[in-house]
Amino acid sequence: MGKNISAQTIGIVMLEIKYVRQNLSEVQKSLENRGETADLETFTNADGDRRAILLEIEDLRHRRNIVSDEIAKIKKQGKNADGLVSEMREVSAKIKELDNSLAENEKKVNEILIALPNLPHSSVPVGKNSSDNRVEKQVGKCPDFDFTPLPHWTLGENLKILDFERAAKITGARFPLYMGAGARLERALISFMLDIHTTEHGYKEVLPPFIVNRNSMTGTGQLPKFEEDLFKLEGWDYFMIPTAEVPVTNIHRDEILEEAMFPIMYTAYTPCFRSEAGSYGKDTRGLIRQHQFNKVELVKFSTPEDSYDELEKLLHDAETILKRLDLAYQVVLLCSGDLGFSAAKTYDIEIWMPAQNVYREISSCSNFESFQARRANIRVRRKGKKRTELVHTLNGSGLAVGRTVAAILENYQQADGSVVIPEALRPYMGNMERITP
RNA sequence: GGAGAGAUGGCCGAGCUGGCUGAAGGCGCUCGCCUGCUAAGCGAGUAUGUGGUUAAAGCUGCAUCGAGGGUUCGAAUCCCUCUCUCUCCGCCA
Repeated sequence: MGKNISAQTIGIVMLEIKYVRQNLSEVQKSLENRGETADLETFTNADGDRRAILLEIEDLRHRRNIVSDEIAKIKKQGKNADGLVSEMREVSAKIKELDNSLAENEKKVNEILIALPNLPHSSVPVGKNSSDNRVEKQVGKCPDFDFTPLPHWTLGENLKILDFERAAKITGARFPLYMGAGARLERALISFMLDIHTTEHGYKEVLPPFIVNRNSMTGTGQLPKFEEDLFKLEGWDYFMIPTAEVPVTNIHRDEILEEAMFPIMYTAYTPCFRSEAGSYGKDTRGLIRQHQFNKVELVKFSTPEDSYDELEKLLHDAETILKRLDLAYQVVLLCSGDLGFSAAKTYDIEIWMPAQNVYREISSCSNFESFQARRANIRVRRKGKKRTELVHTLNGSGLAVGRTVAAILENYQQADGSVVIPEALRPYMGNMERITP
């Protein structure tokens, strides 16, 4: 039957091909706002050729289908159909030939489409980089110290709860080793976050695989563009997850969901693995930028009309954790140039880190609209409607656990070098009130 | 790791000596009828993607029976490769 056509293969793209075709200049402009470029001219040409060829192929196939039936009938009557057979032999050869050039054009089209980032939502400010992000609000009070606050890595080492030296021996740079109360603190935070999201916010807890296949990575947009950011298993086409977003969003890959199920809300704790390619020399100390870190993730599947409401709720759910821990933070709306590849709109939550005197990202909450759903083929069937629709997917950290530990250490440190445990967390720490050397 | 079996529509399950089979049958579901209520019964409909046409319903082309490739005028059916599932043995947390 020759090549599998376009429908399926072309379907695996981020932006809808039809939309790109019909809104070239708008797509172009969105790309510029993101600081991206794409060869849309090549796209237009290849796409045009592709469609023309496809039309011809379908025509030929139509004819072959009909004639093949005739041949069957003729043969059934015991008559000779050699003429038609040899004619169809040629038709089939022609189809095969066209299939090849179709595949070529398809490949070109696909390569361009799959590398196109999502279009920013209209509420996203246009800007070049993180300096153009908009601070939406600041919450909580940054602590005043009557001494010079220490960075968390110094605190952690002094308290013997973080041991970067031995971690480097065991593995290498950028891996964490928590000891004693530090390990307990990490585990307490995971439980604390999961409990709040499941019992108060209505998320269903899932524990997914930490290693996924190529299709899953492509579905959420990590592949094919960002393979160098991932750890890949040697000898396997498997990857360590950089975030729970990947396995959890892919739970419903290639599924048609019922409208009544929405919104679907999952929360998952997983470790996350990132190669951090290109970040040499950045955040070399402490828990901020590790190859392995823990995160509690929030993932939502929404109907298109509700997804932006769901984004606000998601942001709220992530903020709740920081409020309970009584940590100061700000919410930042990312500008077009700082937006991630798959996202249409993103809020970052940034936590106050007193030792460095800066806010650091601790959560990133995004609406991907139909970008991931198109790649991962996740749809909804409306009540009474025949056609299916792509869902919208969202996710956000709720929260990055290692960075939360870092924030607690720095914000709750005392003059004597001890660290007070936030009250909300004490039940999870065996009622421990303070970590002392 | 060794030996075997399998992968079909929302589900179960035929077809697999190649040709009106996009796919029997059953279940489920939807709509209609009927019944005083419930249950049962009767009738019709019920995959996905993509293109054409239409105001729309609809009609219609092409593709899809795990994935990819091959043979053939024609493949769910034959051949090859891969993936996954199941059973038995081995090994192991």
